[in-house]
Amino acid sequence: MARNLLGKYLVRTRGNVRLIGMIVEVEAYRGTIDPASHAYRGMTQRNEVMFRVGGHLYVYFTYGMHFCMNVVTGKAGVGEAVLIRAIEPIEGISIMRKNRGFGNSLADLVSLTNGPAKVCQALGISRPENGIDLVKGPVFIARGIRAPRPRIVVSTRIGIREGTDRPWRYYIKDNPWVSRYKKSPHII
DNA sequence: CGACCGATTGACT
DNA sequence: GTCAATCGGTCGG
Repeated sequence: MARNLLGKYLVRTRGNVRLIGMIVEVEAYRGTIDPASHAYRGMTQRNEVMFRVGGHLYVYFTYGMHFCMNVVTGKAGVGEAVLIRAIEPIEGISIMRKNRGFGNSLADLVSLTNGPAKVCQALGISRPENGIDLVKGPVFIARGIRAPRPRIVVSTRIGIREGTDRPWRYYIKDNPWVSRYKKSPHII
């Protein structure tokens, strides 16, 4: 599911505004079998959305100041989700820039959305969006048209202490918005 | 309760 | 490369 989300459009609507980014980097988090997952120790008030049936949006608050968003992918009660780590801006770039507190310089286009908390800030996603139904909106996934068969790179995940051996990070090769590169990726 | 710390970022050496 | 910011979730006593 993580791999399949690469190249898809992440769409966020708010009133008449539509913001779109192509998903270029993701990580899979696999419930109670994955020590790096918020769901590892079972359901709590915080991670409850992760345990819902696939198709919901799990948004969490971290480091006292950031939000990150996940697409819930498992059956009800399982606790699996895919973290959206980076998107390539497609539509609504000036609004994303404003949401990120940027000026109008084009130089910052990459840093607009090359990280999971940056994606949430650019798309205006925080607490109220936790638990959103991705079929109903106002956040949803659409088929991309920009990268028909993106070359996918696999690596280990970023910013975690446990589960670092598991190759569950996926990104589109050479895409400028990928958040960061690691030593031994594997191309599939 | 109190202590610890994080699926990060931005500023700085 | 290092490190502080900042605060809610989680866990031990």
